Amino acid sequence: MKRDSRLSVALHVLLHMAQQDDQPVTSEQMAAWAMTNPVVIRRTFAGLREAGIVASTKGHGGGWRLGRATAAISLAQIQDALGEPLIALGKAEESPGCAVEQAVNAALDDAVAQARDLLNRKLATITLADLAADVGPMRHPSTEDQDHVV
Amino acid sequence: MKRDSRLSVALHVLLHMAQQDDQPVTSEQMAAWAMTNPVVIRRTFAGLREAGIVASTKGHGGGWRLGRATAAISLAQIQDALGEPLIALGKAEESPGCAVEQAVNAALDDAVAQARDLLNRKLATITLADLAADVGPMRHPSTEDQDHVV
DNA sequence: TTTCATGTAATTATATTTGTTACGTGATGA
DNA sequence: TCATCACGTAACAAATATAATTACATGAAA
Repeated sequence: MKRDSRLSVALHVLLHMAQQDDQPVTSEQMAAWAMTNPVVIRRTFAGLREAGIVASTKGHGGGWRLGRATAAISLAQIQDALGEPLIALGKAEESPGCAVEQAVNAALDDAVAQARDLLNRKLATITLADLAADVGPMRHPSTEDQDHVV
Repeated sequence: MKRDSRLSVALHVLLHMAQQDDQPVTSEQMAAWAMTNPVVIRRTFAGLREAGIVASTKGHGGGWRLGRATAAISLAQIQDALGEPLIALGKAEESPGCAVEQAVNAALDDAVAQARDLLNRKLATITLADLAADVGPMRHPSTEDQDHVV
């Protein structure tokens, strides 16, 4: 693992979920898709649940399913729900009173804010349905998992 | 410490250097400005030296100075010389053969590339001279350091 | 009431970044 | 010449951040 990869993990799993005919999938299944741990999935998807992007049910036969149609879920919403900056400028939090530092931060903040806005607008135009279409003609294996190489 | 803060550290130090009337400053002095270690400075500035943004001389009376006028040094050049992405998308390098993963990466790469381009263009328009102007009327203490609170 | 699956806290592991120590090289000046 | 200064780097240690794991409580279904 390296950087914060929650967004791509979430997208990956969500797209797989979109193929599941609204059948609930367990965090264990989802973890297999993302090659990670079930707890990591539950943790990552907690934010998505709060945002209504997914819903989860406990107990026997429980699991996770999409909260609304794939066409109504944008990448921007997902990113938001994850609480991820995606564009993170590492500023050196050094001397709060230094005028030089303030000028540096102001300039960088401004430039980064614009880039971040552009990215957000771009992500807002892409839905899960769009991505699903890009994946190409996917089968709908009733419940079986294609062992991760779909 | 947190994220990769080399860019803001470099900018901070470079601006201080711009006030030094082309007098060489030692890495120890620079480290004091950035509240870090001289070796960290020498390491960080190695890339800037290769890019001609700064020059260093060894031996007695040696040190670092700007390689060209502040108006000829853009933030984009500095970022480049540091070899820093600044916008890093943490993609989960999982299953290379997974069509879902490929679709996800393609979509994100495209969006991120545009944001990165915008940021680069923005940074290319800002020079050290611009930032120095933003700092406001700065004194020119012959050789003395203002103990970091300029 | 047994089993399944989520919800979370706590802990451990791993990777990245930064800080430190050590020593070599070149340049200056007494 | 030689002592000193300052860079150039490798090697190592420390701090941080992220992810993985363990453990257990809660709720739902069979």
